[in-house]
Amino acid sequence: MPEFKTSPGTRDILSPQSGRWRAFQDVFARTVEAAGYSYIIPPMFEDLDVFLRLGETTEVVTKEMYDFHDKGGRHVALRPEQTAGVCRAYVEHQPVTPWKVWYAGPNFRYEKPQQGRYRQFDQVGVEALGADDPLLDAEVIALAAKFYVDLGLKKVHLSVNTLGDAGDREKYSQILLKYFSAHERDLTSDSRATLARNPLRVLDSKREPDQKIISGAPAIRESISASANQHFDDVLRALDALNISYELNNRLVRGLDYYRRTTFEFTSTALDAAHTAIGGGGRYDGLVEALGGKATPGIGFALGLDRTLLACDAENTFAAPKTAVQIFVVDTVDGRHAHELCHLLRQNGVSADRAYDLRSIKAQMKSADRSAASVALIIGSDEVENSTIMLRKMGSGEQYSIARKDVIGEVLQALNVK
RNA sequence: GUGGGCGUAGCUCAGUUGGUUAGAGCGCCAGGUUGUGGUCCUGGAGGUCGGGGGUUCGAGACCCCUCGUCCACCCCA
Repeated sequence: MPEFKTSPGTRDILSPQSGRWRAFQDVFARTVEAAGYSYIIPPMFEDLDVFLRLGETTEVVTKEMYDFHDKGGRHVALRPEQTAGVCRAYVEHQPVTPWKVWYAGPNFRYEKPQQGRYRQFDQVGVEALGADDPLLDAEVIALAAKFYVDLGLKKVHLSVNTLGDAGDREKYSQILLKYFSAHERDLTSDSRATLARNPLRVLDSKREPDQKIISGAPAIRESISASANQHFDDVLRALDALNISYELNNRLVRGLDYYRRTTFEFTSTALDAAHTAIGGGGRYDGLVEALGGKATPGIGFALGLDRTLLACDAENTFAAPKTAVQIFVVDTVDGRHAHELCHLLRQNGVSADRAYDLRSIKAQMKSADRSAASVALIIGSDEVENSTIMLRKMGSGEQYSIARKDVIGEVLQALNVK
């Protein structure tokens, strides 16, 4: 038993999974940069207050934050998500609008870990600030949908809803409070506690006894402003125009309290556990203002790497990329030939690896096989004596002797032929 | 945070009602082949049975605590 293990909710991502993570981020970058989003790298920790602006009833903030005092006495927190940091950056740098950015990286939440739920978890996402256009809402949603397609996912389900403007949200909260209070006796005790804190979140309950009452709850669209309704209709029409299928879900609330108007969530129907939500987002008009900036509309989404990859597993798509070096050098004389040859090959743009500690030729050949190199260069005493190299094609087993001085040309030729 | 299942080699797991030096497959290393991998054969290394305490003549098996993991709730990605 090793003395040290990773902390709960954290883990080492090793190859080949690590290569898959990188490929995931590469695909994402390609997808969103093709739509004009630029890369932003916000810090992993910020002033605690930055995150507190996400909302007092947001559990992510109130219960799950990794906050601490640094040596200078500053009260800071590891970011639980990245939208707040991006909005803070927007206020700090005042970029020209619309400001469209994307990010990738780890976030931290102190939760009880489960599969698909970690204390350090990676997300990729985009934020678009400074435009109120419903077509932008649709673009952001379309981008996420396209990314899933790019990964090869088919069983992805999109739910959309609107939460109305800030005032609407509050008004609807009151309506819900009144409604649920009237049925309080039939609600689970958990839901009663939630009701006191944040009536909207009761809609999210998965507990069986609550379902009947929830299904009878008044819908939000009946209590939101005409302009918010219009905005939402425009978003839906824009999605229709792009042939993006969605389901209207008037109970889709989402956990971050900053959402206004358009909200959406992607779930994987290939997953059956509690972690089917693989991504989501929405408008957060008001967040920039809460962070001390001028009132600025914003919209974005975030996707969880782990869960999306879990969905990929379930659909048997987006496998980890195969890694292979082109050449493996086997040296049974003293290792220096392999040392120098590898260097020479690498200088010429050919990837090369070798074995160490002068192991037997059999062991070195085994390493060559494992490296997935298509060509092995073998150097023994005969080759050294004649200034030659044995070039072996690993696939066919065909091999021939080449002059050492011609090695680069011969290798390139062998690799081209494959 | 609440409730429950599970923790045996690097990995996947077996271990009869508690009974000698704890097993298999895969992987790893070496040999068979004194210059050749992917197949095959043989051998080897690798385990304080998650940790601590207890019951017992005797615990991997039973009890308690603890840690980890998984599941549900919560929350969310």
